[in-house]
Amino acid sequence: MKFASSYEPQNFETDIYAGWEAAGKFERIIPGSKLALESSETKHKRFSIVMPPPNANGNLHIGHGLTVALEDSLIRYHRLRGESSWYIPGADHAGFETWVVYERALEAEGHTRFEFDRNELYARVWDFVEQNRGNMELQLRALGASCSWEDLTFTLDENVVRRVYSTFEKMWKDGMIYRGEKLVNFCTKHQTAFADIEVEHSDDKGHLWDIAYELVDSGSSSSSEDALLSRRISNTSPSGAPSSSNTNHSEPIRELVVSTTRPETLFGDTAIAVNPNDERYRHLIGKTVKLPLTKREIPIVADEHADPEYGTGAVKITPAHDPDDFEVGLRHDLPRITVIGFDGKMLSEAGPDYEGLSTEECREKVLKDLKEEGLLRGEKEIVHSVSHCYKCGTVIEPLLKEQWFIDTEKLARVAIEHLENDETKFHPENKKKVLINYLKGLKDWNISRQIPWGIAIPMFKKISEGDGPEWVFDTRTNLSEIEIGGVKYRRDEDTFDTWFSSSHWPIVCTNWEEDKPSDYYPLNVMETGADILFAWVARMIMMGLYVTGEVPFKEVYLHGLVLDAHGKKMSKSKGNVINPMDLVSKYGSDAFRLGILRGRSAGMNQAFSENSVISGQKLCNKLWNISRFIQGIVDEEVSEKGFSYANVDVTLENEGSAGVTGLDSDRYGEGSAIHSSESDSINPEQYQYTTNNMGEDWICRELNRCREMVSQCMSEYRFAEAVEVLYSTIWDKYADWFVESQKIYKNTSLLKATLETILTMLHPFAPFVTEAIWQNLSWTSGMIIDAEWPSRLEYDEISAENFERIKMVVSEVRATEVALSVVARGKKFGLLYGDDILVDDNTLLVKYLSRVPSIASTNGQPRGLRLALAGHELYLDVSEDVVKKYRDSLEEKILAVGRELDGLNARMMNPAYVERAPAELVKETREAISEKEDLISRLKQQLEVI
RNA sequence: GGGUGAUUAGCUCAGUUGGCUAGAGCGUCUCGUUUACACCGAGAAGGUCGGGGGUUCGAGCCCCUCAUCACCCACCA
Repeated sequence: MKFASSYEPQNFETDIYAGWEAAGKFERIIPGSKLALESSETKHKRFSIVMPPPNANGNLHIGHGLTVALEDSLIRYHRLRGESSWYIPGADHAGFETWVVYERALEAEGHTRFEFDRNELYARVWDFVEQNRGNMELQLRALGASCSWEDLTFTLDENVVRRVYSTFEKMWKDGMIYRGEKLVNFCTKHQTAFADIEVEHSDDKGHLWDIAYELVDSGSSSSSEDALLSRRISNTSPSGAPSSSNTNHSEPIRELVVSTTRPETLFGDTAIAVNPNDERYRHLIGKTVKLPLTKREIPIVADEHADPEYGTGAVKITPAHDPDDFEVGLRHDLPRITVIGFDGKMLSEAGPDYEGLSTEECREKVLKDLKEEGLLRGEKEIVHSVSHCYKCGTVIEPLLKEQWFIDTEKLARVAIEHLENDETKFHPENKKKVLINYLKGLKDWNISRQIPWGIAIPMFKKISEGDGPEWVFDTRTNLSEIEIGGVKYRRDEDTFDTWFSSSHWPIVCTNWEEDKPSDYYPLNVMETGADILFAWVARMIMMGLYVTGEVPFKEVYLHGLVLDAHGKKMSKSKGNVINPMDLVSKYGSDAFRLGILRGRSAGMNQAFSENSVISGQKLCNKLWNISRFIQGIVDEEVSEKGFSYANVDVTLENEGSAGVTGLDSDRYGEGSAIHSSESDSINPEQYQYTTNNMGEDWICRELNRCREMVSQCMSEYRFAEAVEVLYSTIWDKYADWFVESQKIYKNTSLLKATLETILTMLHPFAPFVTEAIWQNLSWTSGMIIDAEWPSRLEYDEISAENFERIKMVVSEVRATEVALSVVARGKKFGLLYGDDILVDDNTLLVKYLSRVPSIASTNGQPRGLRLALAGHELYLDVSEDVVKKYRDSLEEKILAVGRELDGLNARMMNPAYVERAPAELVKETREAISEKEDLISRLKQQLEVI
């Protein structure tokens, strides 16, 4: 194969992925097969991770792109490390989401859900999902997700349902499930209840109305004092502060004014509450008032819920339509009168004038009628938090409904215990605290949903006479009615909250069973969005512990939201949504992955722009061209020497200097053994290399450092930093210095070894380009996906350090040349060296890298411009008039060095520093001072000469 | 009301036991087609690390405080 002059991802990605998949490279390695061949050290190591299942019939969004970039990098990294790695993909039936989409389609056809029964609807949605399924799986492939497709789990798969039923049954038997009539968050548009966590709150404008409730005259207590008091109460300002005047009216008004934002619910009022410590009202406790617009009488009760500071301090209690009032109702044993139906319309309890009106219409009418009767006493605009359906924005109506609840007390307590015991590590760490805090205040969990698309709740209610419990558990949910011992039962029509089934995800994906626990459970890592910490992570932990007794994962990595380039949330309405697939087809999958990982840290919502993807694209192209160049050298050598690369005798390249030989026998042995028969042709000897010059030792050291840093970063889940290190190593070190220097010294064995090293290290992040190159190189075989993570490269430390010094020399020469070219109109100057062994020994290299036209010894007669380098005697062969023009820059340079020197001196002048700072640091400071002083004095000399 | 995070170069972000001249990508400017790459190379400019105080020989980093922004939870008659 031949390398084109640039990398075109479109030409490779599809075929490469198909190649991996066909070769079974993503499959979990079953202990006893491939792993059995591994050394004992890696034999028992495994790495498992599950994919948060994307919506089966949807498309991937930018968040999925990030998810795959993170998870696939992890899995590929661990696969390269020889661990038995298993990336388990999934697909979500996405109960509510899909249902909303389906119902919309149904409505577009002119139908409604009410035309069909539950079973019919379920079947119809199933078909709908099947028809639309597949996109996201193709998209995951395009992103390079190396997941084990044969293990894909759909959230409605038989084993998932079986597990969910088994947990439900266990909880039912353990008394942790109960049926209760409570206020649930109900969306009247979608006709379903939601858990608290699914409800969105927003600060909305609203009104606070003051409404007068007539006090019922109880005769004996109607003293003048009472009359006076109630008079005063009615005159309180909206803020609740009693007005000081108007106390001498002859006609006392006997009423109690309450403040409310929802006048339409007054038909459901069953009490008025006042604070027991509120002296204004204390004497009224136990009396009754008349509900306006109706004749019904309700009591005045004392309850802490009433805040004397808010409104008038008296609050109407509507237990059937307000969560707080519900609680008050419980405390005072108040009746619950439901006046709003599940369709959001007023019921007959509201009276004939109001029945059938929407809540908004009813509110208007009630206000109008109250006004007419003179009972409306105040209106104030306020901003208050209102619950909305997170899908359609409809105001959530708290409605009484019988639902299945999970008593979360024990689940949360156990979860907290294990979390505090540090059994799961969090990235970022603080999320653990946040989670514990959440669990401590967790309320019982409503798991009933009135959506046909989901797992049917396996509970049947008695509908015939006979002995038997009111509710029985039974898994025959395909039947609407069952008969047990002659008693008929009818299935509850509701389905489970999807989070109830998803909380079993690590258990079901790893095929964990009571009698046969999975080797891959608990998962090594759970990677998901920080936004579903409570909804999903918390529930997986509780359920994992409840079912298996073990935490479901050892570590949690939470990613934040991907924001647009300006740090704003992406949304369709803003039109700033970025489609990951657009970027993949434009720049390539690797570029997208590198781009989205860049500058991203755990748990943070961070901006993302096309620019970072472009920079990823450039890295891929750079790597491609590095490889192209190296392949060129290898080809050249083969044609020159006339024998094939496989027979190269590397000792030929060892030309005298004290080189170091690095051979890692199992580096290419075991790894290639998995490759298939092709690997038989590999002769491990050919990968021996010898370092023959400083640059070669140096790159070995830098690659070792890079490898260690990347390993460290991966073990700490610092993906962005790993990418950063690789980026700078490949570009700034490997390409800019090592490859450049190899244009003079062609060490093919080392070029091959080091190229393979960088390709392998980058492979987890940029799987396609590294594989494309690997398969395009003449000497590699098999696939890089199952190469081995590089091991240490041998090198000579002193030699490597010397190259670092040569780099500094070259950089200074280059910078000075550029600065001079400004005053000398683009002229280039030769380099002269005095007493400088390092440069003397490497004239060819220095000349080449610094691009000077010539390099020569001063022969003891220095001339031209001395370079500002401590420890080196180097000059640029510049005529005096040019040096004079350069004078300003020289003075600037002296000043700059002088400032540095001042700083260092100030430090040494501080006796406490010398005394308390580490000796080594102090020594370094001293050396730096003498170096700088030396430099300054020599630069000054030069200035004097001018 | 409770909690969490953020504030570093024009933009987006790194900066992990406190240590030498605070980094990167993109952008800007100068120069350059040197045989892998113009998706390139060489170089440069640009930061009193949100304000104030403290601890320390030494603070972007630790402590206190204030400010601004974002998010989460609870409440809101």
